[in-house]
Amino acid sequence: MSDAVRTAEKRMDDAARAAWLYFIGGKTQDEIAGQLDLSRQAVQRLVALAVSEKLIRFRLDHPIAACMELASRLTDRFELQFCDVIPGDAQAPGSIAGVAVAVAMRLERLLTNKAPMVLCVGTGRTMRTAVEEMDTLDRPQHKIVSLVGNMASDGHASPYDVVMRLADKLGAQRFPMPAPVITETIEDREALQGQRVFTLLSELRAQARASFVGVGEIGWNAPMHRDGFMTDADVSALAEQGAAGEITAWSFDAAGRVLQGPINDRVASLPLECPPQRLTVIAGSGPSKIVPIRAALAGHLASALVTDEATASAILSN
Amino acid sequence: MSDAVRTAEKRMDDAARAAWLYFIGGKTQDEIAGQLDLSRQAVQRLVALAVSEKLIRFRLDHPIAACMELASRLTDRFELQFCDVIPGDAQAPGSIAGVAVAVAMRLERLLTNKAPMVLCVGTGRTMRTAVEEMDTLDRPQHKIVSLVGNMASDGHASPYDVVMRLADKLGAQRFPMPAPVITETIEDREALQGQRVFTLLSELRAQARASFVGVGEIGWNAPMHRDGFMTDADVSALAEQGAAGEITAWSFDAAGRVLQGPINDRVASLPLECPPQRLTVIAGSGPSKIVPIRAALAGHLASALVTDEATASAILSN
DNA sequence: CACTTCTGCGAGCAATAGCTCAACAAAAAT
DNA sequence: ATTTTTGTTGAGCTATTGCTCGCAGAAGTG
Repeated sequence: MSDAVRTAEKRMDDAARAAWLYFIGGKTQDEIAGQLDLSRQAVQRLVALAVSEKLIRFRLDHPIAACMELASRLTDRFELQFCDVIPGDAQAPGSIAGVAVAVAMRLERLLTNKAPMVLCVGTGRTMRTAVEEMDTLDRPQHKIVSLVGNMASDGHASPYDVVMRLADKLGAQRFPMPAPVITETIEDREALQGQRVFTLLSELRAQARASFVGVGEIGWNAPMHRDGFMTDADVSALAEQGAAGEITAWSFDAAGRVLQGPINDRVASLPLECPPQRLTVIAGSGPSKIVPIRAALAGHLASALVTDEATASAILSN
Repeated sequence: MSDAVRTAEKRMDDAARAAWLYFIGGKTQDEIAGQLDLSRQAVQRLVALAVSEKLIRFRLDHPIAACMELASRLTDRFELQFCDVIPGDAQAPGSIAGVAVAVAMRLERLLTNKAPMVLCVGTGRTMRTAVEEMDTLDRPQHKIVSLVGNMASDGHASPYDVVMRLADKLGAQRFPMPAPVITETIEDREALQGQRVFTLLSELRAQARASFVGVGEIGWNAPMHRDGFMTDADVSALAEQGAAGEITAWSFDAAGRVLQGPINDRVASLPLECPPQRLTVIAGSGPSKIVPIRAALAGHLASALVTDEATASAILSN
């Protein structure tokens, strides 16, 4: 055995000793320095070494641990500003309740701020439930802006009227989008977007602090289809193009690239920002959301995620 | 489930989250506070809670870990100033080399000090080897004092001449004890102790910074007997009285009480200090030392211990 | 319903840990 | 043998953490 190796081993022994005394023995570095007859700095270096060499390991005995781990990996992998992973609820697997509460908490935290703020919202079951979970809060200074219409082209409205409900909770100013989600024709869309209100919404969005949106899958029985925003033909055409999901009706492929084509050409929602110019939170959980969320994150269509444990795990295991 | 329990659970969740971010995520408490929207102090309390509730556990992946654990338990149990536990050496089990090196390091550390110092030493194989392991060090200002004679009553000397060897290493002043370990009669001992040199040794010991001694078992083939310091009759008598071990020839029982009786009445060594008035290190390892060391520690005959992993473990499992 | 008790909070401050830098020493290269 | 390089050290400084205290709201009590 070489002398260098011996020295290195001795160093590791000392590092292990120092780390033991520090973390397990709960002593200060000064005390350890006295005990091992080293300078305090030497002890600090040994402790740092033990940590960086993984001699000392931290283990968290709590269900939250797995969630934190997943959240951390998602944040790193997709460069997110934050990621909330809700522990899988044994009582109600597949329920969106947990995720909705987490979104509600994020909304409350943000909106508690007294400085006037513009907040954009999408639609969907998760967003709607999240708003219901929120406490009422008196914030008339805020502005709630819809990123997406809530009518089908036949004029009937989706029940997920997120802007209005959220603005009600706050007593805030509301800016719904008086338009279908997807128009009948490209001309219809162009006509709509020529209107004053669209310019206003666009300007408001530019000032917005954050956007909170759901994420949907593309397929039969997907919300977009079930609620009549998309026809059977639309769904088929999108599937053909490799659509992996949609946010505020904008369909994108598995890499998160917004699709070019006859359906997106008729989407009246405010355009997706890629990369996001402000905090952009997507929320969703369940097996059907795995592919859409993964795609949206891969394409940097969002800068934050709220989901549950099972979904988070599945998103990472591709 | 009561509301109080829910709140407590929520608190633990938060504590777990904070602890995860702090220890595993490596973030500062300030960053965590921002992320969880709490004050820094709240985060510090949560982290402390997680530690105190053992939500977060530290594990050291290194052979030293077991030694540190044993050392810590011994230090607590017997109120020691320090305890060095040397990792069990798979190559040389039962060897005293490791322990001797550790004692040598302790001696070097202490004696490196430039301020003049008095150091008392006992005898024995471990002490002798320890001194051999030491580097030479120029410290003529120190004084090395023997706690024990090194002659049998027939006049032949033990080969473990620790004082002289140690003083040689240091160029230090030496104060051997010119006497048998155990005298023939009580009168002999009294005569010896009336001599000027005994008073001097006593005074020196009173000024000593530390004592380093070995610990011996009582029985046939024990060093005291093999080297002729004790007769067969002495050993039998001591065994009868429940002797569990000896330090500088003073025999004590399993509770560490120094025995009263015809053998200790003839011991010429300086008396044991109980409780020790200075750092008093006992060193030893091996199956035969388990009982003597345990007894010595139980009776607070020493304030520090150097031993090996197997012996430490055995001392604790009684 | 008023009052007391108690828990938990944040501010401020003291203690502890981490970082940077200049100096030095050992190893490598010339 | 001398110079260069590389790595290690402790001092000094800054950032981070932990502790104490007074206060405020919740819980309990007469």
